[in-house]
Amino acid sequence: MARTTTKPKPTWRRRADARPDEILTAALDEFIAKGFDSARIEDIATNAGLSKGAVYLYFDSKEALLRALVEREIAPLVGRVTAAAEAEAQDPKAALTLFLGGVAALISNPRIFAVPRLVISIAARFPELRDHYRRAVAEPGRAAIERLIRRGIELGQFRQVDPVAATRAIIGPLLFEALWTHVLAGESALGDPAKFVRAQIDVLVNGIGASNDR
Amino acid sequence: MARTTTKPKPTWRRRADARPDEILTAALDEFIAKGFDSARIEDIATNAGLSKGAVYLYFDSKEALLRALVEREIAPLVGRVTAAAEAEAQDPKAALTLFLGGVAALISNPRIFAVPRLVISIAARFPELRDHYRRAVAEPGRAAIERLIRRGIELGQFRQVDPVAATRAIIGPLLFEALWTHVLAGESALGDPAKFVRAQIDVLVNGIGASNDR
Amino acid sequence: MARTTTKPKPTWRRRADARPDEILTAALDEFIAKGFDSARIEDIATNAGLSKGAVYLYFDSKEALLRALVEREIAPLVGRVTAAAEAEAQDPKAALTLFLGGVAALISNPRIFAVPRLVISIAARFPELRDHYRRAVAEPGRAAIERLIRRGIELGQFRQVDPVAATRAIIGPLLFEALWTHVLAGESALGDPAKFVRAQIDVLVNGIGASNDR
Amino acid sequence: MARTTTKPKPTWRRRADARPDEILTAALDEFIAKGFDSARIEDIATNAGLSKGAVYLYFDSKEALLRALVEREIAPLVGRVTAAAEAEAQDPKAALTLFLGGVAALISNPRIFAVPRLVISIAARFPELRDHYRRAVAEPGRAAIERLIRRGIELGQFRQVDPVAATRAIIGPLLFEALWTHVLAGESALGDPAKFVRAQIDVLVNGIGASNDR
DNA sequence: AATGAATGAGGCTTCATTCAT
DNA sequence: TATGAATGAAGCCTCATTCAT
Repeated sequence: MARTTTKPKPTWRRRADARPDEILTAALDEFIAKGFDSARIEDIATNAGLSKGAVYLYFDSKEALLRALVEREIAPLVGRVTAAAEAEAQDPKAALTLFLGGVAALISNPRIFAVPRLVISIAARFPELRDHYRRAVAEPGRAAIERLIRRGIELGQFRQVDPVAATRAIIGPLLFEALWTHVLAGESALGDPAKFVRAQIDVLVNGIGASNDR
Repeated sequence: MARTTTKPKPTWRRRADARPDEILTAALDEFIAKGFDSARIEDIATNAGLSKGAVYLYFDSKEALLRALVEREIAPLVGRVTAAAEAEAQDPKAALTLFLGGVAALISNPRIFAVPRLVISIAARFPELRDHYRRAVAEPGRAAIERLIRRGIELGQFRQVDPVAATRAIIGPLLFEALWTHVLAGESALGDPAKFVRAQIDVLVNGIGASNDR
Repeated sequence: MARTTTKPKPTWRRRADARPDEILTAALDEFIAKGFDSARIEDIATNAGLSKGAVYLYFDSKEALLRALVEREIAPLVGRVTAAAEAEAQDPKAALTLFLGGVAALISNPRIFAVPRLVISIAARFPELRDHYRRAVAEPGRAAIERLIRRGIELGQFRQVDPVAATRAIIGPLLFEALWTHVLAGESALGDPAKFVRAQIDVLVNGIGASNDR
Repeated sequence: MARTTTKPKPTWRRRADARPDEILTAALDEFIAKGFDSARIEDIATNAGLSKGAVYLYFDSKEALLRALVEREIAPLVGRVTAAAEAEAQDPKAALTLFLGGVAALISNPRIFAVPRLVISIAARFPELRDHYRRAVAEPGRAAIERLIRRGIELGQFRQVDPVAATRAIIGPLLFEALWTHVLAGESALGDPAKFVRAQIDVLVNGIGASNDR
């Protein structure tokens, strides 16, 4: 894909290699504003500064635009965030904080959460895209957290909890927050991400039960 | 669910009052199978046993069908589940178990989770419907849980946690499970709902931290 | 054209059953005027007195229109003409005259020859349609002539000629005339069909060789 | 066919003058494979070894390509074949055999018959091209045959037949054979051209009638 | 209460052609 | 001479919605 063939000359060439990204940016804008179905290729093209037909020089179809969006906008993030969490291998609790903070930051960005949101919207109609998203984004993310939990248990930082349930308890609240804010247009609690992370970590690590309940 | 089919009465009656429910059932089927946009009114009508035009005798538009679906299929559930949880007012922990179990049961039913899923899909395009869903379903549900948490704190069953974070910690995992299963077509962990609830409650109440971390 | 299926009531019903034929007529008009590719569904619809979309209530696609045209306009003619020729079973020479006259009459009608012409035009792109035409129209026609020749030989009316070559000698001139006139817009020799048939039969039956050549 | 590729000269030459022929060859290939409308200029260019835009350095439009094809591929053949027939001026019957054989050979070549076939396909849309073909190819060919017939009559080799009908009787079978084979994808009788010519000449010269019918 | 024929806006996609480099 | 990015007209087809019967 990386059309960085700008070996020849600086700006001489009709900056064709910048096009795909410009189009994707415009596509994301439209998808966010209108949803996948109501977004019009022509509007995307106009916002990207070209004509309808030009979009098809870079992407085969509307669906291909969405696929590319997943590929180039989200997939890289998975690696970045899980790598960060994994780096703190000897201190799972710290890694957890790192992870929650990282994802919270991403999720609070409407342009980023928009892609998962789109995937949810069209999952039924584009099973292939849905499966790709699950394999390339969701499953690796989930697995990274689960590993983190298991390591924490081994190291004695965490109790002998069910790793699957614990993983859900970590990711779920982030999902809830994102859907509440970006989908339902509800008031976000993410105004102060640091506070969000602290409060969620407290609940997560210490539980909500009164101490004598233990 | 509650199909008020007028079976009791003789067959000569036109069962006119059963029509709307039959149409909604058919609509939900189509929406589940194809998504809101790809579902065709004509198919819905056929599956409901009437003609395209007749649908418009009962519902003003495609959007109205979805609105009615929220209204008649989901909204009642909110009351039912929160009421159940509220009944156990003196034992918030038990209420929590009740709530999680109830919602887990609902959510494992694809026909029921389909509606929230649809709302997610079209939220951007139908802000009014989205707002209605938030006000009639999401917000009441969330508020009920938050109340439950606050009461638990007052009663000394729960720690002095952030009620908002705790609420997210309760609902989030359910959301995660539902999306994972019904949207991403991933493997569900809900095979045994009782086990799911137990594990999740354990994590939630006791936290994942090792006891000496407290 | 005149679908007289008006059994139910006079003009009461939105004459839906007359539609297909009206559309086909309009389609043929457009196809003749513009060719298959340049003909626009919308123009066909307008000429048939309905809207673009209505055409699709009766025909699945543009190709389907052409298919139906072959089916309803041409296929029946094959039977009619070959049957006429076959009726004169005891006098192959008379049958030949009958056949040539019948086909000459059909071919001189631009609306009728238009369909074979269309088939020629799109044969490469719609092999299925082409094959259907060959099997349903061309081959039966050719076979009928060949039978006629063989019978003539048996009856002693015709020489021991190659039936295949003779068949080509009968159909070829008709084809030539039709293409010349309707495709190349050349001057027709068909001004007087009777004369055309007489002259062609003379050449065909007696050959062009001087008698002493025999 | 006759690709005048400038192989002899060193490779450093741009062989600019060979380009048009290369393009036409590629164009014919595509036209044969896809038909005029479905053939894409870009594919033609690629097959000719240059870029889309370069085609327009040599030809003004897609239609011009077809025009040039008629001009350079077919028109010359007319002269060649009719000249051959004319050379045998003193023996019209021999000339006829020569002509039929020559045309049969040409026609059995799909790359050659493809052009008339294309003309048939687009005649309605490009009247100018159609007229040019008629004047430059069809009419001269037809006239040559008619002259041949008249001369044969004068020389006493042929009967006093209608020259127009006789001409149709000569060309028609060739047309039939070509259409049957190349357009309808039917089984060809041209496996053995010599036999084809012989049989057709027999029918043509001697007629199909039994001798006592004369 | 019901039908289903009809409408017509709307969108995706294709591709001949142009033109800056 | 040559490129290939870009244009934009054009057409097929879908489908929610209407309405005469």
